Amino acid sequence: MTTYKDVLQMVRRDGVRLTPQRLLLLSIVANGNGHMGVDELLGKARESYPFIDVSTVYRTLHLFKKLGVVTEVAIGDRLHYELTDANSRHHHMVCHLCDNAYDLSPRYLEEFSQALIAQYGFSPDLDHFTVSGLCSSCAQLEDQED
Amino acid sequence: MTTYKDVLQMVRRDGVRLTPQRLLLLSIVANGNGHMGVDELLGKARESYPFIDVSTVYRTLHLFKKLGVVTEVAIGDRLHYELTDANSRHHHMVCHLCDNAYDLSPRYLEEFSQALIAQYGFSPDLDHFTVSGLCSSCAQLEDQED
DNA sequence: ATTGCTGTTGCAAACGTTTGCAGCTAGCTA
DNA sequence: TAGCTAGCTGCAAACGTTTGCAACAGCAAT
Repeated sequence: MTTYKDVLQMVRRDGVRLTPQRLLLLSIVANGNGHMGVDELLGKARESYPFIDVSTVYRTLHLFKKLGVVTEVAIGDRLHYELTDANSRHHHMVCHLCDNAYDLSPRYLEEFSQALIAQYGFSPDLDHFTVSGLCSSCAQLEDQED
Repeated sequence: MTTYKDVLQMVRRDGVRLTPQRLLLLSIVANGNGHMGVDELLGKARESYPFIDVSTVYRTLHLFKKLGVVTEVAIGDRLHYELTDANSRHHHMVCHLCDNAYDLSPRYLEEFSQALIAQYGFSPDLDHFTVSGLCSSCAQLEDQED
């Protein structure tokens, strides 16, 4: 588990400043369970500090992403964010019907990734890897309708 | 190769109408080589019919996609479209540096796809599958800089 | 504590995309 | 051929996201 202090150190690199807005957003992402959308983040942030702007939220999330503090997850056609968990790295499967995101162990991507490198010299960026498809619950519901 | 007539039949299903705008866009996608962005499509369309609106282009592309006439490719953070080629189905690898899209044979996805179904009951939607990463040319350029 | 430099903020305007709506038209029906 | 109706279009306004800019503030040096 990444500690709060670790994260603060990550943020402070290269002259990046620890502003109240960034600390606030960081605590919201850290305390929320699972990935959160931008409007959700903005809403929660405004409970503590009503003057915060949407653009600040977007800029902060992009910064956190670049620093590796948060991970981006594409849900539907919108991006969500969650705290990066260094010890249990995983990817996501997002159902295009119910928009639920399921964790996917990196194990299943190893072979695929190696094949691409060997065959095409193309190194997939697995940090931002998401598979969309149909989850088992939605598949069952679809079956029942027929 | 899908013939022009086949496509017209595909479009005509379910009371969907063949309007001049749709025929125009279809011919542009069919004659352009490779995937095209929305602004590119709009520009070319306006050469023949200057009154066409952006929203018509978007709506038409979404329709064509639903009908299986075109395939969506995510390039950078924008969507591109190409004629669906039923006989040589393939996916894409997009380089996040040069934004080039490379064809990826479905062969490499088979095993990965099977594993997801077996393990999680999750059926990946491979029709819209794109891997982002670093292509070999950009990797070489990066090496030279160090 | 004060200063100064540089990174950051909120605002407003712009971007690309989507949507509601009134008028238009493709294509069926007679 | 003319008329009908459901589907389509262009317009304009809205959405979510990004960007330029002037004012502000973190933080290192004094």
